[in-house]
Amino acid sequence: MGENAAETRWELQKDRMLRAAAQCFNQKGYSGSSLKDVANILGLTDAALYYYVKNKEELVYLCYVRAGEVGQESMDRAVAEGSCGLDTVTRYIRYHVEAMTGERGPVAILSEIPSLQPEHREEVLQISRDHGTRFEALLERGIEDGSIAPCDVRMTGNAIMGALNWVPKWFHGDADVAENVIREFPKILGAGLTTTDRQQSQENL
Amino acid sequence: MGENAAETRWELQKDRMLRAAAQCFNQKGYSGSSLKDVANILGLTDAALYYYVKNKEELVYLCYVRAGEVGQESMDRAVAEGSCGLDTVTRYIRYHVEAMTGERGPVAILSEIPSLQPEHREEVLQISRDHGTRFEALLERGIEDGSIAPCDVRMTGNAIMGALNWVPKWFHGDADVAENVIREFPKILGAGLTTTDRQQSQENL
Amino acid sequence: MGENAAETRWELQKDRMLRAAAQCFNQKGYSGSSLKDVANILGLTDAALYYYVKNKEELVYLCYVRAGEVGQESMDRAVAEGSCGLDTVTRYIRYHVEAMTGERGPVAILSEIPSLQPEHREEVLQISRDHGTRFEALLERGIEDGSIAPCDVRMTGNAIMGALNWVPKWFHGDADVAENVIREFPKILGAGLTTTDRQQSQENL
Amino acid sequence: MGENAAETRWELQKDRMLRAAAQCFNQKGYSGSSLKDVANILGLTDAALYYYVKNKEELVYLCYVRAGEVGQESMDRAVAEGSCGLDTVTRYIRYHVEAMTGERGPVAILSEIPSLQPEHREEVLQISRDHGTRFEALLERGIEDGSIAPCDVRMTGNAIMGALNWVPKWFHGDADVAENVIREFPKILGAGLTTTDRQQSQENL
DNA sequence: TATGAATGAGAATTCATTCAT
DNA sequence: CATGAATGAATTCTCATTCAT
Repeated sequence: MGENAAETRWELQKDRMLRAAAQCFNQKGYSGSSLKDVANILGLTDAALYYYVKNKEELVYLCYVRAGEVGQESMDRAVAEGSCGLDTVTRYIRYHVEAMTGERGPVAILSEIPSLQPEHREEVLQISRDHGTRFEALLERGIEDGSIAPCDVRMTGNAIMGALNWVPKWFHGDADVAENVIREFPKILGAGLTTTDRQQSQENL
Repeated sequence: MGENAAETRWELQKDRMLRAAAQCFNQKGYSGSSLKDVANILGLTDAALYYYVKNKEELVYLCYVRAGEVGQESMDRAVAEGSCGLDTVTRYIRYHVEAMTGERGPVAILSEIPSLQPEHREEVLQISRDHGTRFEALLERGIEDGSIAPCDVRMTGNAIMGALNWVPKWFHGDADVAENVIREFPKILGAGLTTTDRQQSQENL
Repeated sequence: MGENAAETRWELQKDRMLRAAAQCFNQKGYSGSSLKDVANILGLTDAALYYYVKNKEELVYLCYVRAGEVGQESMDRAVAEGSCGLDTVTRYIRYHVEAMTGERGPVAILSEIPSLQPEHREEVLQISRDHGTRFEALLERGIEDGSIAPCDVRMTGNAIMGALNWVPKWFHGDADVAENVIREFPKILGAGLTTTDRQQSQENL
Repeated sequence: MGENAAETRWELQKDRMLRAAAQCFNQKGYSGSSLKDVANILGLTDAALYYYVKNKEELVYLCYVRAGEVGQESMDRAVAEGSCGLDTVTRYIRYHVEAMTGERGPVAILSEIPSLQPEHREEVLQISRDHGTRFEALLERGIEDGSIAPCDVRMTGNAIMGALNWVPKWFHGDADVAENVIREFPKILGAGLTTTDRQQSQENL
């Protein structure tokens, strides 16, 4: 204890590093970002990064783990505070967007998974799958309690997660825009879940 | 019936190449994919690709242009066949998903834009912006004709385009899954647009 | 006989090719010139050159052999027509410059010898050495017959041959310039050979 | 006494590199020399060269700039120490040959200029042209002060510069040979300038 | 004869990584 | 802690060369 209670300088620096890395990776991809790119943001040389991390692969891995944590936190908080299924889903969307566009961001988009080492890849995929499963469970709960209209939960999950995952692609830190996303995304994405008149759109086929 | 009457062998090969490249790029990113990866899919050596393309950058560029064309085609067809604004949006979603998961696919996800040459980057960004603008115009038309509930068109556009852009990340060619996406995505994403009870989700804040 | 008496089309084309090659090689060096460069001048594709030559190395080799022939011809003619040693040297310079800047040109500068195959390299070096030796013999003859002042023939040869070899570096086909070189070079280079007051320049040391 | 007071290790290494490169380029040409060739001389890997230079083109460019500096230094010293025009020219020849065959050598021959980047090419050509112009001015001064016989300065310059430029082609570091060139070249090349009996060689036409 | 299409070898270049300082 | 200097592996790209047509 002790060195863990108070965040050591090392841990603070490492967290700064993960954020810088996430920023690079989101913009130019994992392979497209050099360690020098990441180091430049921090005002260091690339060699210095090895003090915090074993290699580049570990850097992405940690970014992805961190992204998973952020997602879980949003989910946990939504589950803890949400009333019905729909409310929980909507809260999750809000909390997650808040986290991504706020001080916890930038958060790495799960991409270029094949570049990870087998063990890391498996772990990250598991986290991702679990997250998806938990989200689908939320949807099912909503369908059961009647707050969400019956639907293909797998596809609905894919659609909502896609919209969320895409946020870091176009959000670049503007505070006004952040406010908009936080306000609108839960509305927009939540709206589609209650509707019972879905058959209408079907008729257009 | 083919979109090009005089398809030379060269053009056919080049198109095969663009598809193979899109597949690689979607999975491992631009920088993460080597020309050898792309060539292997085609049963060629990497050097052979230079017979069709000046360099790797031109390869992504053409993938992105092609992606833009596919998007425009979906949009054009939707506009031509759609009745009200909502119907047009829904059709666009369906046609676009159909194209991406069907024989025109795989379609490259717009990613790692910074890797493009300045001129190509500008052109691709313009195409992308135009596409977004056109989509938002569709939403506005729907709001005017009453088929779509008033909303923040910018954010709604971002949400829907994000969900669509994310499809190639998890869709890997399974025909059954393709059927599901084509059926469900227009429903799910279209549903949220009609709802007038959006204020409900607002109350949860 | 027959096919040899009258220049066949093949031989004419081959000669055009050697000229085109010499032009490229003089400008961009052997390794710096691609077969495509040479072929472009002739309005052919690179593959077509293999009809006339076994490979690129043979192409330079033949250029060098041709350069040797042109040099020998100038030398032969000078020896045949020259009176004293000085006159022969001066004539050699004139005839050689005439050939290089005239219809026999461009003539390849002997350069990048290490790139030749061992046998070819040896042969070309031999031709070159023989040429140098013959030139030095000319100088010695001039010293003997009194038309040339005693001097270090090796170094004098190096100086004159250097001046001549450098011509293709700055001569690019302008007829007026050609006239000038042909008129001036024999004068300038020949002048230094007669002078008996060389000790003067020595005094400046 | 070194021309640079604060020679860092980096600068020393870079200078060694330029010398090694000049040696390679003179022997096998720019395109004919691989970075590995240059690196081998230094006992390094090719990748290490990129620590000192952005790319291969910059390497030649710097070699050429260095060659220009060496030429200028010889010229400056000759102008500073020379008496009449002829004496200055003769000194220039001596000093330049001394530099090329001495510790400042090897000096890169200006060759394969087309391989340079446009801006570098222009700069190098300018340096080269300026050098030529300065040399011709020297000749004119000599004609004016009567130490040099009237002549076509352009062609005379071409002849002398050609003889000098060719030196690195056949000089490979032998000290005895160096002594000879330094002693003979100023004599041989200077001798032709004083002669007034040039019309004699004219008669041979 | 000449071209289209492809290959394989080599070259330049980048980059993660190491290690002495 | 961090950097300077270097390496080795991988990648892009060029080019001589081949061969069927």
